[in-house]
Amino acid sequence: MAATGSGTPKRDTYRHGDLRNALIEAGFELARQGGPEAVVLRAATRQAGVAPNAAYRHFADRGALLHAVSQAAMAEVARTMEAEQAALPHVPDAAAAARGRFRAVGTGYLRFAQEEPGLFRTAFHVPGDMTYATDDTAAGPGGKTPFELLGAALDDLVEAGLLPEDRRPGAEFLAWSAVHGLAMLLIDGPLRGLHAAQAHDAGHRLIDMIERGI
Amino acid sequence: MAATGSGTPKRDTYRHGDLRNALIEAGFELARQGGPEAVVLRAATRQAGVAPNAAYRHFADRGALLHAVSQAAMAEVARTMEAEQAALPHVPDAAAAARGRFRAVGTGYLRFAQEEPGLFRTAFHVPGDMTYATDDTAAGPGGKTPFELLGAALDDLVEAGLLPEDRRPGAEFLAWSAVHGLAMLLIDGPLRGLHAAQAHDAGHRLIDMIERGI
DNA sequence: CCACCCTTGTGTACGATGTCCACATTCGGA
DNA sequence: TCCGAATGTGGACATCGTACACAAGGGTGG
Repeated sequence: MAATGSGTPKRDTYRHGDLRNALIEAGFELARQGGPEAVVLRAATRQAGVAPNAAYRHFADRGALLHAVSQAAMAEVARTMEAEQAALPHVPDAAAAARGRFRAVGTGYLRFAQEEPGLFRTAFHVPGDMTYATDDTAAGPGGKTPFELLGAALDDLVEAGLLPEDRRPGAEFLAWSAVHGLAMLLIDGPLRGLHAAQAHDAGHRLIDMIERGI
Repeated sequence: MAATGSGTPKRDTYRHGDLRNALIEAGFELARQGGPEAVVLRAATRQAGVAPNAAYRHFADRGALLHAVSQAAMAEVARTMEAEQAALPHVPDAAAAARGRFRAVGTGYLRFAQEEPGLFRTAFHVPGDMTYATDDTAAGPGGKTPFELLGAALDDLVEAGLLPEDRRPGAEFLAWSAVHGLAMLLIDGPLRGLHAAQAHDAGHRLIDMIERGI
């Protein structure tokens, strides 16, 4: 008999070799199209060509697997933010540069939400999982998590004199709140179905609000 | 044999009489402690003292029941907002009054999120359900949904001269984004566990940002 | 007043999921 | 080489959503 229908055909060795990561990867793909609810333990093991229970050798339960996938998704968000910052045109003015990096954090976040709603929801919709927003496992290539990227951008803003120092403490919560809320509106809410350009405009306007009000 | 353990004892009539509403109410309680995932069809029918399949005479599927519960939860949010506005001390200045009503929309929303996280998440976490944010079924005693309450408050702000007219269109999305985002932080995120007073402060600061930036 | 029929609730059943337990296989070190 | 700790397997169970066939009962036309 050949392969067992879906997914990767059965491996030849009894041991898998890297099951933990294989499960996370499989869960990641499930999350991409379907969000957190779609991260089904049995489906992931199926994809890895392994019995359902094998997962319990690497994760305490479904929640633990979902958590790992969530962290991977957050890392992907960080990657997108960094890319957005890296794509910024070089400007000589330090203040303008700091401002650009700050805005890029927001636009990267929003772009990811619209391009990968499933992963986005997995990264941030999981109840209680945002507590781990500073875990290394959620960091991007630069070693920073989305939250830390935002914090760094705000620090730059202060250093550039664009944000009064006494307004800095807790500012990440204000900024994050606004951007995250808009992301939800774009994914599940009344703003769903906006074209990329329109969404970009909405993001622009929202970040304007933040800059003015923070 | 006596009652069947959990929930309301068996009814005496074959017909239930008002099963639809009984199911919504049962689902509402499930949602209160456990959020949307806790709205389990079989649990609701159990509570109503009815066979699982009876639910299908009133709802197409679990999703339809959840939707109804979600709308009920939104109505509860509207009720809280209205109460917050009603509790406002009377001020003679029309502009100050408009400003107070606007802020009350936000604080009511945030208070509800913290006091009833399960219902809050049910009202707004359900993917795609926020499209129905203007359905009558989600309205409070005053006949307005949370979204509509926000819109009215913004209109008042314009009328009072506190918000430039050209900034009005789409402003509800900006304001809602910020407040909703903070609510998520308070429920599931790093700000979870804040005391009511601290949360109130955070809300105060966030609404300041909105007022300045909108 | 009564027989019929449409609505509402029941019973049984199926596939899927998360998870528990006992057992099998394999790898790495003593 | 042998043995124990890791790692996978198999089978079982409770729970869930839901489909299908049937039963009960209330409203309505005759």
